[in-house]
Amino acid sequence: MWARGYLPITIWESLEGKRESMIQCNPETERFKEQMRNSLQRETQNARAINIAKHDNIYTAGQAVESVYFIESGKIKLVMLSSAGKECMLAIHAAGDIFGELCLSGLAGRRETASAMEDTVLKRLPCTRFLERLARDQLLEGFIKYLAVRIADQQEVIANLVTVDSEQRLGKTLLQLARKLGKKDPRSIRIELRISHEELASMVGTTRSRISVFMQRFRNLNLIEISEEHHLIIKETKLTAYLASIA
Amino acid sequence: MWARGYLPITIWESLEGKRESMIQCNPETERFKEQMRNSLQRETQNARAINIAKHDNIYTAGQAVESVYFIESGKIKLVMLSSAGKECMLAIHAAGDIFGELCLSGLAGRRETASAMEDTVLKRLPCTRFLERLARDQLLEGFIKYLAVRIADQQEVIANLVTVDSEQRLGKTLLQLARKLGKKDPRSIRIELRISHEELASMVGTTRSRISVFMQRFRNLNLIEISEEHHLIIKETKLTAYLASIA
DNA sequence: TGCTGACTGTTCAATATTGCACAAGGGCGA
DNA sequence: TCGCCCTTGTGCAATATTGAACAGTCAGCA
Repeated sequence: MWARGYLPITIWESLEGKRESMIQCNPETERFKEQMRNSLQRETQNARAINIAKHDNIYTAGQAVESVYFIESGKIKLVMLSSAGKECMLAIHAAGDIFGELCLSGLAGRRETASAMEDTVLKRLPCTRFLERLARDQLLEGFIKYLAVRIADQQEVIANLVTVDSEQRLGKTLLQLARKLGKKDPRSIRIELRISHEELASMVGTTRSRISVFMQRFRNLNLIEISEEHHLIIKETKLTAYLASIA
Repeated sequence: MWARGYLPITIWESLEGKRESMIQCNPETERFKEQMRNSLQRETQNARAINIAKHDNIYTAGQAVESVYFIESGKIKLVMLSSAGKECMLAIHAAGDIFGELCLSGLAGRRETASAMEDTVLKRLPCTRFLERLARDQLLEGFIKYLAVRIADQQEVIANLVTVDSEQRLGKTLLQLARKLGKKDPRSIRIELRISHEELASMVGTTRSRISVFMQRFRNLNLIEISEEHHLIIKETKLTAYLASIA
């Protein structure tokens, strides 16, 4: 497909960083994501990069839908608001991910708000061009597989919200985040991005005070740790074992 | 694409029934689903139909994954089990729907169990053949759109589980079910399929006793009704207005 | 036709969760 | 550097949810 040399070196750096940081994932999906990254980089290499400052929004719920975004560097969170104003954090995306792909659904407007958790560099791509590019590069089937994995993951999240208690859900959420965002650490997996208890609460579906108590408990049980740099260390095997034991 | 006369009359009847029963839906998605139905019927017209008796399983969690199923008639529910044995009902599928499509994800085994809520007739299609057929009929992009809608819907379910209380969730679930399964009724929308409170509880994420109380409340407020044939009548506008009022 | 098992409506005590409150602590910008 | 604001840890009373019980209904089946 595309030789490595074709891509701007800055991009390759971030992708290398991304690959190194992947702890555990469906290898087939990872392969597709890499192909997709290459394909999109080809498509957007002449496009202007978009710089988003920490805390700024990329789009908000209700806005008209037109584009898919590709993250060159930074972290983006997707948040949905209930009519009463309560927040639900759906996902955190990092360098090499795409988001906003639900514009492909043909639905009228964005349902969620995307905002930057740190300074972020994006490329934007109208969704028709996105699809054309995938089609040209023979990636439609790979993209279908990618979406199917997304649906399976969401199904699991739904089942967890319905069937298990909040301590268990917090544990599983931490494991997910570790696998998605974490880097290898001598102590297990390290998450450098700071995620507040409030944000965790809005992913797990409970209150901040409750998250605070559980995190404290996990820390006492030595399932997680806060490094001096304030990075969150998740001890994957221990935490997994603990969750199984209280199930 | 395919002229109407090509398809076996029995299938056309069920599809007509299906179309008549669609109360509200994304028209584009419906168009794609119809194209997909035609395409799959062509692919499976020589395949043996599979008869499933009420309450029997089509597949169970953990089984190896190979096929997509297409429903010719009947109703199928997808249920996920927690490690503690608690159930979560993910979806109910009816004539003209496909399910089991997560085998496209390439993941190892089924995550959920599919079982028949009434006697059901299915066609089975290995997932590679399914994809080949979609590709041949130029439906890959349509299928991507279909999956994107699914993801958007699941996102909404997740956000509801996280941000709103169980009465509200029950109301929204009833509306969803009505739109998916309901038929027009002078009183609004009629659901003929009997869904137990236990099943509703496992969709909404609460207990049976609670569902019972809320259903009673909805009935007293005249937002729903049970016909003499024991069909559930959902008064869409009234229920929607009520949910907005307690939000 | 009558039995039987599954479903519904309802109650209630035990338990879990929420939504405050307040006191530190730490990071970031002026 | 200082101060402010966001974040965290913790406690607690008010509230919501669970889970089990039990009686009454209903549908399907022998």
